[in-house]
Amino acid sequence: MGKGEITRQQILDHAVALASKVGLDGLTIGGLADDLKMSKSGLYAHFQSKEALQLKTLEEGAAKFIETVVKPAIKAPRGEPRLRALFENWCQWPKQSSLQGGCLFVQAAAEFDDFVGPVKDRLVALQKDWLDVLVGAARIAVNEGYFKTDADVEQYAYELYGIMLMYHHSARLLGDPKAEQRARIAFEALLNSYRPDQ
Amino acid sequence: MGKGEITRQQILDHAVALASKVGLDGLTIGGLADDLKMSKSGLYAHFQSKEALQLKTLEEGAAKFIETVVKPAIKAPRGEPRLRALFENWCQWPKQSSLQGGCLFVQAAAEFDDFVGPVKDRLVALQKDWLDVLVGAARIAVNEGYFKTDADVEQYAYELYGIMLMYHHSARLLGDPKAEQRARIAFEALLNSYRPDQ
DNA sequence: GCGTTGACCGAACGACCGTGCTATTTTAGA
DNA sequence: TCTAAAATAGCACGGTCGTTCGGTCAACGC
Repeated sequence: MGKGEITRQQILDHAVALASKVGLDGLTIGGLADDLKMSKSGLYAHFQSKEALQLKTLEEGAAKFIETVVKPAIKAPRGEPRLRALFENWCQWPKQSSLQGGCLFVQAAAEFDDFVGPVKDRLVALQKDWLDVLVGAARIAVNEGYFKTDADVEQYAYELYGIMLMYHHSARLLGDPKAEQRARIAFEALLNSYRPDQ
Repeated sequence: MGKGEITRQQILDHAVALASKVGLDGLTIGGLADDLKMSKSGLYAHFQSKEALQLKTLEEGAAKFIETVVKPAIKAPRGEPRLRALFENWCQWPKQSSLQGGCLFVQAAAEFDDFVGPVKDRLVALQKDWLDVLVGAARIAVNEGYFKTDADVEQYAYELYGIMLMYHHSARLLGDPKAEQRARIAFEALLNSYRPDQ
């Protein structure tokens, strides 16, 4: 791996962290360069446009997310244990050191919902992929008997996502120390409501 | 009311609509002035800074929200009917003509969670006020027997807010046509989980 | 009806943005 | 070690931002 690849990786690492604070659109080449003690043009040369930087940053964030949230959860047993692992890893995700600013995707989601362009398209695709993972895990829970047979697995993913959005909202904007605890309570209630009767 | 007050009101009306698209921070004096066929400086003269414009816009949005969501719901009977009215009005709120861009507060929440300053402070205060309204309505539902006596009313508000955040996220970013329907299903499930046993 | 006040505009400012161009330094292979 | 290539820096551009200032025009009380 040449030197270019290394610095390029350092840039993207920091870009993910910075974008989780200020958003993908709030990312500025100059600010990023200052943080990394590089020149604007030196950094810029690694990407050919800001849009490319945004896309690569998004991709880098998605890779990190899969690595820390999705992949470890797949090792958990199918069904409810895996649902719990997904939830737990998801809760921990915004806390990791490289994301002091909360979740990059939540941040980006609000910024881009009125944009058009490849960055939004990619963001939407990633969000749908993630929802599909949640849906798939819930479907397994149905097949394994943890959820009732007529459970609406997409509704499950929807409600779970809502809990995580409120967790983020409550913890980061409102600074509520109980945010995570409340998310856990909500998750338990969600599981309960999808279990077989009796 | 002098002429100044009238145009000032027109500015704020449009500012709320625009900010619901691009965010409070994404608001630009020039863009606002263009839309209203005014000069930048002419518009600027009504406020003494962009921060003041943001604060007034936030206040205007809050006033509209109270007028269209909170006040009509108070007329509904205490307890579950009022909870339903609050939910229903809340669902309709981002659709009204002056808010083509979705909910101003959801938009602003993501932008300002890492900022410091009076705009964020006011935004947080408004959000807490709104949560308090939801908590109060839930407490009434407890007292009127719609909810079980040991119901955690703050948890109720938390989970309800999560549903609305996901509604917004799903409808605006992902463009899911089922977003509102799913929000309704989630709300019914939420009500059910708080009802007295049997 | 006139004069004062307030509303509004045009132009310009400094700062920062993304983006190119050219030069310089650093890397890596023979 | 020498050299070709890659990586980085310096500088300048056009554009947009918030903000300021001086001037113009219409509104409104006497």
